[in-house]
Amino acid sequence: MNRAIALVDCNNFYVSCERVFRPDLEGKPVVVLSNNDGCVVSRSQEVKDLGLKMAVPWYQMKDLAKRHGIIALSSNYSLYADISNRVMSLLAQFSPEQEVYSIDESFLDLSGIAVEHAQYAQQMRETVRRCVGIPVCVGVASSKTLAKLANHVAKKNARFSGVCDFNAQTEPELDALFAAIDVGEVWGVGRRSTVRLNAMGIHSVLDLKRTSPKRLRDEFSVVQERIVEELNGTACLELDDVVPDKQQIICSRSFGTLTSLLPDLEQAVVAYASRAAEKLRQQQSLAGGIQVYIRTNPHRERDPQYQQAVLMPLPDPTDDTRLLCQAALHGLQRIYRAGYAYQKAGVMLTEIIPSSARPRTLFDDVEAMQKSHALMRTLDRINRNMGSGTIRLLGEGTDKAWAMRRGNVSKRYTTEWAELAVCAARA
DNA sequence: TCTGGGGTCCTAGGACCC
DNA sequence: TCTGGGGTCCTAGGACCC
Repeated sequence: MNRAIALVDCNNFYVSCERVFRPDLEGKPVVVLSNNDGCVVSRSQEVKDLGLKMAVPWYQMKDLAKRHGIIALSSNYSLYADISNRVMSLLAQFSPEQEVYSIDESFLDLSGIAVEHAQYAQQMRETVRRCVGIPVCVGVASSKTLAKLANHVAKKNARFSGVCDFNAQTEPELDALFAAIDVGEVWGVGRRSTVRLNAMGIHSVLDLKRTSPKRLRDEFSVVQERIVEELNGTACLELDDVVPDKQQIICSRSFGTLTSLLPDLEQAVVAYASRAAEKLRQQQSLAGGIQVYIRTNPHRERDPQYQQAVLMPLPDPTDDTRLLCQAALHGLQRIYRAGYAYQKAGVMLTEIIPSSARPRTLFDDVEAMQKSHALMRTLDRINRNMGSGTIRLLGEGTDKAWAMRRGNVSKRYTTEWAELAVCAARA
């Protein structure tokens, strides 16, 4: 029997999350903005129909928004993460093997499931809609790349009613579909490759499917070679059902207002390093190095530009917020230059290893390590129970002049007691 | 005035070693 | 005057994804 992989993808995920608690937004043009209310990161169908593109800076769209009454919301990631978890656990019931691919997408292996897949996929849609209120589409095919493409077809063509199963179609039928889709829609083919492929005379998905893998490997790399194999139904990419530990953990933000002051940058770096350390402990890992990064605003071309990063190795791999912050601050002092208007800072934890793999040495101060461990565990517990940021290092500061703007953020309906939705269920 | 954040994988090229 | 070759490891940067 043919392999059958489903890709379930939530429609306009962030917008759909907002609509769960604001049914009045249904049918209206809505966008969700990135941090600092910078760019459009999620658009309702009404907005897509207006031709507004993804990732466009919001300030450039304000006129259009006014004309069409577009409602703009700041992003509320704790809400989206929580809803995502609910969607993913519902989907898990439909297959023994699930890969949660992103906040709004999941692969499911349907190979051994002896039911009609299109109908089964409709059940998934109904279940998620009924239990969580999120609309999803499903693509089914014999490889991950094809499943992504099938999902794309399901989303774009109303006649599929939200589900498209390539395995149920004949080769000529598929080729007809593929001939009508731009090669840039294929998973893994980005803007750069699209230009180069077009120059080679490859414009549609069908063109790509019919190109020799060898030729693509020579012109590009193994990545593109695999894509062609996958388009032809040879699965090269396995389903990853265990979530691998992160190899790097990044925390970075643009500031609400530019700053040239070292104390502001120090506060930001302490805050970001603290957050990164928290994520590190969540996956029970240690970091062997921390990189610090600052930059001015590259879009303000006439301003003097500066950007610098430095990697600070840690003598011993650690997950202790204090040590990581200390190293980060030393790094910051090294790269900071006065006289620039900084727009962004960030930290990146690298050389990450599982806590259990920490090398022991003769010089281990066991008592200090136990103390550190206990302190960090307490810190995490309190912040988890009482709300993120309840306990933090003083170095983060209390005024946070640099903090980001979020003009129109919705409540944390599902993760904060004080903001709990009283009645979220719909008739 | 206002342009996101967090990740992965692959390759090329330099350093280094024998 | 003539100045090797091959392997490995590491890093930076590109491309892509959501």
